[in-house]
Formats: sequence, structure tokens, C-alpha cells
Amino acid sequence: MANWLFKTEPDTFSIDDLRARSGQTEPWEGVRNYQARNFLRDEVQVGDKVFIYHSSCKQVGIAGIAEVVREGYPDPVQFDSNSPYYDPKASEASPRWYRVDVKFVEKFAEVLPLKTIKAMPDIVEVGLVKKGHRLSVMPVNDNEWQRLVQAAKRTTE
DNA sequence: GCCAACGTTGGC
DNA sequence: GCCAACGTTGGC
Repeated sequence: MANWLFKTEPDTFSIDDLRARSGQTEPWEGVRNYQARNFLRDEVQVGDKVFIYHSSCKQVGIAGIAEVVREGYPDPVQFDSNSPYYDPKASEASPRWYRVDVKFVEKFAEVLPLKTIKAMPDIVEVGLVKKGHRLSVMPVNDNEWQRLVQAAKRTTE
């Protein structure tokens, strides 16, 4: 069982949107980076936990937790010429991009800010705190996952 | 909106 | 296969 962090721009799709979805479930589509794609296609499994991270917004940081309910399958929007995610080089026979389905688990009372995460001495491995952290899907090891959850809850007490 | 850091593209 | 140019990401 692994842990992940998925980035999203809350103006486009936030953790509140995920919670409001029917079944509180949503396909995580539109990932167009090969390293992130490889995680979605090869490693993310049903039951894995996922931090939902809000980027490019007022409160940058981890907003809550979701759970993987369907493992990687071809992202249909790559075949849709009307979609901004359309990829003319992808075909159904050899899809290029993948997505997983995630389900809402919980929203933290307060976003755990990136600034706070960077200041935590035990958080050194997760891509967020590294230079040029541009991956939109990244692994989080067990130890850092637990510390981040603790920190997120502590800010609410 | 700025700009640094990074990934991708394409000419050679 | 190199690498400059270009586009995108994302914090500030």
C-alpha cells in the first residue's frame, strides 16, 4: 500500500468539488507528464491514500485526503478532439495518458500550508520540498505521510 | 504578473 | 543524440 500526493488548482477542481461529486468520486484526468503518467499507470493501486494538494491559489498546501477506487486506465479525454487534453498522437490501440479514480475521504479543517511543510524538519523526501517540484503526481513515504497528517490535524486544535 | 525551474520540441 | 528555443508550472 502506497501514499501519494495529487496536485490540483482549486479554481478548476478543489477538494470541495470532489466531496460534492456524486459518489464523492472523480476521475483524475488530464495528467500530461510522463513521470506522473508512469505512476498512475504502473504504481497507483486501489486502496492507496492520496493527499489532495491545492496549487496556484491563495492557500497553497494540502487540503485533505482521498482514496484510490480504480487503478490506472486510459484517460478518454486524450481521444476527444474537443477536449483541451486532446492528444493527436494517442490512439485507443496505444494510449499515451492514464487516469485513476479517487474518492473523497476527508477535508482538513485548515489547509496545511506549503510554508509549514517546508519548515518541518522531518519532511525531506517528498517532492514538494525539493527544488523545482513540478510533478503533479508524487509518492509520499509512510513516515512523512503520518507526520503530515499529524501536522494537518494539529493546526486545527 | 513576474520569473526561475523545468520538460518538450525540433533543427541539425 | 545534442542542445537551443520555447512553453508550462507554480510560488510569490
